[in-house]
Amino acid sequence: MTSTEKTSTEKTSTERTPLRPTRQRTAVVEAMASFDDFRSAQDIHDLLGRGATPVGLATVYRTLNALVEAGEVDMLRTEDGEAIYRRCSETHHHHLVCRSCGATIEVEGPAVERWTRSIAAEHGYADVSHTLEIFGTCRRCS
Amino acid sequence: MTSTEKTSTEKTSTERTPLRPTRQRTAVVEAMASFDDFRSAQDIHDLLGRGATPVGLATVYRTLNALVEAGEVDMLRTEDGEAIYRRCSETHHHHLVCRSCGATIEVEGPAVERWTRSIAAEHGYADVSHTLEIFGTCRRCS
DNA sequence: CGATCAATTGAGAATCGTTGTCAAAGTGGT
DNA sequence: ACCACTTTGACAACGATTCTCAATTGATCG
Ligand SMILES: [Zn+2]
Ligand SMILES: [Zn+2]
Ligand SMILES: [Zn+2]
Ligand SMILES: [Zn+2]
Repeated sequence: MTSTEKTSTEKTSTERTPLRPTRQRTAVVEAMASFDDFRSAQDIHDLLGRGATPVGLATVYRTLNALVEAGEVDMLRTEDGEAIYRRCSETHHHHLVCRSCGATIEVEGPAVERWTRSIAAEHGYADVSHTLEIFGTCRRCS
Repeated sequence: MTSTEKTSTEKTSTERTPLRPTRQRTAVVEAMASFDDFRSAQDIHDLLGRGATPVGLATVYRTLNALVEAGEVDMLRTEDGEAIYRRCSETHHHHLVCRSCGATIEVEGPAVERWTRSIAAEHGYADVSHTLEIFGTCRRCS
């Protein structure tokens, strides 16, 4: 605690996680790059288990959460509350997900973004965020 | 309401779900009518526990699920995956929820409805549904 | 009413996704 | 090599939800 300050040019308010590129973290990142749909932490753990670099389940969760925090991965919840993850573009977007095969398309809707902000403002709600997902059956699954 | 449309082709009265109006079921329904924000099953169970008609936790869950199924109650998930419930109007709508006190306002957005449908159609996704919630800090909590 | 029988209830056990614990191993800087 | 700090992972702990199943309730019919 005494000399946690490194050089003078350091963090101000938000304590940034160093996030060292360890073997298991890169393994998770690579795993995330190897598929295109949303998958559970368990799934990803299994995927790694079969590969050449097994990673402990707890570490998978930790890394996934860090990636979500960093905005490199999107997380959403299935109807029954399970968290599922997907590597996504860093800009704000939403998802069109096939209810059957999981095929996912990123979508953007400036009008919706505008609408949510105005609705919130209209009712005096500040610090606004939102969640929006679209589900359907993709062409191949129909 | 979120989720899928239900087929209206039902049998007359022989099979199907009887759904008897028991003491505990009406207790849950009344409890749901007594507040205006989203609450967890546990909260509702506690609420009933303090009242004159305690209802078992399992029954609270069962009844809540039935009500959600019937479209009389909306369920959504907190960031950490917990299910929370609220008695809502039966027409399709979304929610503006205070992240701090839970104060909820039902909102409608025909434009958004149209947009989700067109996006889905554009990509060949059929049988479309969607989820959309807006979170913020209400005036009193700011 | 009183029997009958399926629906319902609830206490506790069982599930299961997720997070916490903590000793051991790894990393970077000196 | 030495040290201080991360990171890891096996496993325990947790919490929300569901399951089990014996006991209770409620509707129906004679
Ligand atoms: Zn995404
Ligand atoms: Zn958006
Ligand atoms: Zn609602
Ligand atoms: Zn809608």
